Amino acid sequence: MSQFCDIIKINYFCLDMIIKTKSRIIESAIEVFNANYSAPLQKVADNANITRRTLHRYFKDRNELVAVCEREMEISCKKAMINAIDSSNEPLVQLKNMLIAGINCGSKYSFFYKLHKGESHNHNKNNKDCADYDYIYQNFTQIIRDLQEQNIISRQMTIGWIQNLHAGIIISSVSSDLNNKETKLQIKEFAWKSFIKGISP
Amino acid sequence: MSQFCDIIKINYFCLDMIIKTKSRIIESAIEVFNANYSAPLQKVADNANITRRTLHRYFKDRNELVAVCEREMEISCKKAMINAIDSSNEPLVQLKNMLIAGINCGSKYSFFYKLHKGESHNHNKNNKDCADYDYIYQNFTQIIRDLQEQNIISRQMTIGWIQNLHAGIIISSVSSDLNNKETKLQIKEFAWKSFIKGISP
DNA sequence: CTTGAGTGTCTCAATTTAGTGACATTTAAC
DNA sequence: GTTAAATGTCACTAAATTGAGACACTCAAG
Repeated sequence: MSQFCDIIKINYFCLDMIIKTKSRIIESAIEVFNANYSAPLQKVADNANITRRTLHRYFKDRNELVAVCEREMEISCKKAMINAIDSSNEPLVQLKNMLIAGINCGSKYSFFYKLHKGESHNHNKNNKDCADYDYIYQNFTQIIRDLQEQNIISRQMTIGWIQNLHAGIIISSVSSDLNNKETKLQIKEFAWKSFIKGISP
Repeated sequence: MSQFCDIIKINYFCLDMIIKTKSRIIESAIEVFNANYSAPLQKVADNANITRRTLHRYFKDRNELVAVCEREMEISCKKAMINAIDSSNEPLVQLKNMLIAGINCGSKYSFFYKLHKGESHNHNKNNKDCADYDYIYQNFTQIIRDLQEQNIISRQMTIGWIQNLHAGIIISSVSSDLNNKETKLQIKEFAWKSFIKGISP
């Protein structure tokens, strides 16, 4: 039995290491590919502080890495957005939390949004990812409509523009994190203020 | 003499063709590289509706193409921004025109901004491009300060954030052009409204 | 201090991308 | 329809990137 436990322990240890390195590679890859989709894998490896050889031990090839990154982005962005939606019944609170959630997701959200909005992406309702994206978007739309009826948001602005602004402010907040003096908390406050005032009547 | 005129004519014709194709390649490259900095030249060629062979007739190698793209961006973005600044003495008008100018520059401005703000870019005052960028930024800063004193813009927000928002709204307006129903004119109106309200006190 | 999983180093073959030469095709001007 | 410049097609080499094998090194657990 003790031997069995050892195996378990070792396996847990190994699993832990694997997940640790593997997820570091994924996070790194999302960052790098978000900034430069065709960046060489060496850059991903450098960014993750491992060698390219190690990267190839975890991922069969570039396609697999990209696919796993997309999965990771889909899962964590959706989760964050759905949490934000579920966080309240108040549309204004929901909207704010969706913005904050996007900023917290960082380059994951930037990449996620680009993927679903990009020219090369052909949207397909039968694709689960697209369906989930639509679900979030429908919620977003409903929140905006509610707030427009309450006269908290301008009725002149289209949903398309508001969504565009929402994502645009998230993306620029994320990239600003790197080179500005403002704290992350300050950025989030500014982002929310600018967004909600920007679409007010 | 008639022969001489012929040569002139032919040369003008050739020059015209060369500029036409060359500038089409440059515009195409700016678009493609803005979306994906390491994209293969085949994509640039496809986007410009020429073959890769023709592209290589105009540009010695990738580095030269990239350098020319940067030159083009520097020149036309600066020109557009300086025109906007010179367009009026009213800070509010100047600010609006800078936003519109950015949107009109399209992916040129997106790329231009990324270049000067990117992590890899080490800013150097002795570099003319950086100096020119600083000049525009100083003007922008002065305009914001003026409007803050007039209480038209929130004094709580930092210049850094306001600049970030300005560029962010331009960039998302540019990328939204492609897949939304709104007309370009509408987008510009929305962009300006969202921006100025977003930074109001 | 041995063991083994994870990682690094060095190496090499396969694939993709970059760049060029030779020649055919298009195009507008004459 | 001839001409000359611009572009396209095809073929090729060079360079960069990718992916994997073989073996050494590290480091924590026993």
